[in-house]
Amino acid sequence: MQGFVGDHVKWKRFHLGGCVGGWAAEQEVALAGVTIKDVAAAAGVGVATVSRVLSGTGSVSAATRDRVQAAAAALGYRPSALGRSLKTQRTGGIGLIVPDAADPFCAEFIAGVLETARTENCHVLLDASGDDPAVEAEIVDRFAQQRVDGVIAMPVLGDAGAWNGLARLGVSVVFAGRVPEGLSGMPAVLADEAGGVRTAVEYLMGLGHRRIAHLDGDASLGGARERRAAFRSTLEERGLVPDEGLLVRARPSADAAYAAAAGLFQSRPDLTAIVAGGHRLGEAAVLAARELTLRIPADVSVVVVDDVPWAELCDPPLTVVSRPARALGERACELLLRAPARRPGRPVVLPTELMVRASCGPVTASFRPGRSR
Amino acid sequence: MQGFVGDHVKWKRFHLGGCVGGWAAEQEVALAGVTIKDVAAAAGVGVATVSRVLSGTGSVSAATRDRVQAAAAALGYRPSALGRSLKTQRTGGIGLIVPDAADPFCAEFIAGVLETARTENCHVLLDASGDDPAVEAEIVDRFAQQRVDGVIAMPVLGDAGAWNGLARLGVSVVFAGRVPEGLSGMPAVLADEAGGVRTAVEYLMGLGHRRIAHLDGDASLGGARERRAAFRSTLEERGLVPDEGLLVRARPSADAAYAAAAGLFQSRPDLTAIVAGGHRLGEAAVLAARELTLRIPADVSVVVVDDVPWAELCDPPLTVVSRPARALGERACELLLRAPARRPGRPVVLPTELMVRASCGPVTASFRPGRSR
DNA sequence: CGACACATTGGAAACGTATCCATTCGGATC
DNA sequence: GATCCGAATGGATACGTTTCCAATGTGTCG
Repeated sequence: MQGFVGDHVKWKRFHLGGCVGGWAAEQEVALAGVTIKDVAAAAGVGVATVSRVLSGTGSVSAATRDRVQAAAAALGYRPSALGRSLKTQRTGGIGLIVPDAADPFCAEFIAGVLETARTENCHVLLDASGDDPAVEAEIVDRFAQQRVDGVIAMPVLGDAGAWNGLARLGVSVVFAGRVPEGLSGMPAVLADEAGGVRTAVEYLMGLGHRRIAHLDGDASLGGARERRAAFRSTLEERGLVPDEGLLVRARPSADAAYAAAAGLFQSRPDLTAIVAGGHRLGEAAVLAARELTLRIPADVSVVVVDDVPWAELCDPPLTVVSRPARALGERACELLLRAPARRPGRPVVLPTELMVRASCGPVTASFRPGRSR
Repeated sequence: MQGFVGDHVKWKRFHLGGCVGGWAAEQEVALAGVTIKDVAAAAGVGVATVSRVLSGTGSVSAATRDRVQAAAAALGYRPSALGRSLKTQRTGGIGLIVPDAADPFCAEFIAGVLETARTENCHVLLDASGDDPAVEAEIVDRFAQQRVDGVIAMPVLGDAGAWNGLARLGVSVVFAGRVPEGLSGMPAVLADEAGGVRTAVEYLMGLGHRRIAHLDGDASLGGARERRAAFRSTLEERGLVPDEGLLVRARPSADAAYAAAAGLFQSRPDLTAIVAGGHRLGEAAVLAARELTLRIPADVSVVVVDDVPWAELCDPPLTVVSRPARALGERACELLLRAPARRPGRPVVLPTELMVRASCGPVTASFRPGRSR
């Protein structure tokens, strides 16, 4: 690189009208718009050669390689992904759609995707749908225009059209955490919601509970359908008839969750345990119980489906069914990138785990009185 | 659109070797690789006209516009952002760098950025640095290659070079939440850490506390430097001499945080209150206190700088200094997109808020005994 | 010594778009 | 009726890259 500039660089446009004194000493120029042509000119070779050197393909002599690399470094050249992608028809981008980036479950999931994407040399476009199908469709369209190589989504129900369009356009799609009603065939990675609920119910029954409530989301968003079904079948298998008054569904807002939980406790003072689907409903259950001065677990046992980092900070520490959010993200990313072909096989199901802490106890002999007023 | 296909579309490549029977009825074709040229051919106009219609610029007759739009819809045409960006030299992409996407503060921040980006018609590339300068530099480089229009970052200390390189390359940068040591001049949006800590300390002193500990991160990551300074100066202004033994710094891991908190409680049983910087250290303080059977707030008052959704689920509900994570993201995004020019002005500082809950109480007359063993 | 294989290299053509510029055309003004 | 103006339109070019293909040079084998 000694005497390099004088030898090869053609200052066709880096001299920006008159030497501004002093910056000649600055070897690293890095002006905007340094293209492969500039590097080629600087190294005294053709653009094809520069491309070969930088992408490591083809054969180049050692001397040439060095010259090119030196020139690229000196000019601060950064290849434009735009040009490359346009030519190769691959961007290395993966689109990620979540309902809410601030939700702890989603956040952990995102982190998993990012981690795997990094090892696979991909970049991630993130957007949040707010569980609004229209917004989701908008995001899908935007991703399609950006020509992402694939899309990972925790989808909203009901817009099968957009997904099919994406797939037909050649963009592979992987669902995570939940699958829209009509699209069971598509590649997906899910948590074993059913198994988790089953374990939780069996655990509670083992503690002697018989009047167990189930508080979960409405519709089939977020696996609520699976959880509800598993809740019912587990009771039935053990000879209990599900008490419909103990099966409550709440809309996804925080207020609705609290209202549902409080309403449940007040209308059914005889329940001794509750299984809540999702951290939001879990929070609501804990707050409502506290508000009604029900002691956990003395008066009511609580299991939440969805681990959250603060479950052990709660008082008492919450017994939860932990869903592998991070692993979900990792597997979804792997599935997207490694899937040998569009195989319509069964979804990948990741195990959940019952984390026993302190929010469940045996049924107490003493009957607690009904609601005070 | 009636009779449209027969009239104008030239089936030069959509006929894919022999009619596969039946799909001719499917009006929406949407094959991969539908370009502006295909739309032009289908509408019987030139590509320039199609471009004008779709981008809304220039003048086009109503009839032509209709024909073009119909053709685009029929072919399921999605303009390629690659081509457009290459030509216009703008991608509409903004790069977002956070230390950890799963962290609740970061997650809320991300949500803020996404929200504003959506209204500004931008897409967001997200990546996590893990607070590793090398990884961060890698991400910056990747974003630069993707030709993002701007970068928003919660940066790691010590890689001024990468940031300067980015700025010199024409990519504007906005820091959020914290600013690297040597780069105070750059555009940034910060939380008023100092004001928050001051308020917290004054609140505690108003409750009669005098031996107040400060537990925070090491180095200057995440505003710890500002918090520490504010803690000191607030004490001094009120005539107290900061007790160095009560100023503890912990490395960012969860284990280190717990160790630091436990060590503090054990070595200084005389402290009556503690201010923790960041939710992680707040958690650690609560857990350590609980482990050592210190009652909150009877034995020790706790203020955490950093609101977290579960602060009110904790027992007792935590009094915190809430940092406006979401607003931080929104403002950072606005600053990035609306900044009229590279102005080196003062950073934007967003107010924090003391949320009084139940983890602080007056100093009790009874002196609690030293640690039991 | 001729022919052939092989390594090295550069020119040129795409990829899909926006936009400059020239061209055509209808109508209005003088 | 000639001229001019503005609207409408299409061809061509450039954005930055990869890659095919041809051309050159170098070495080996018959």
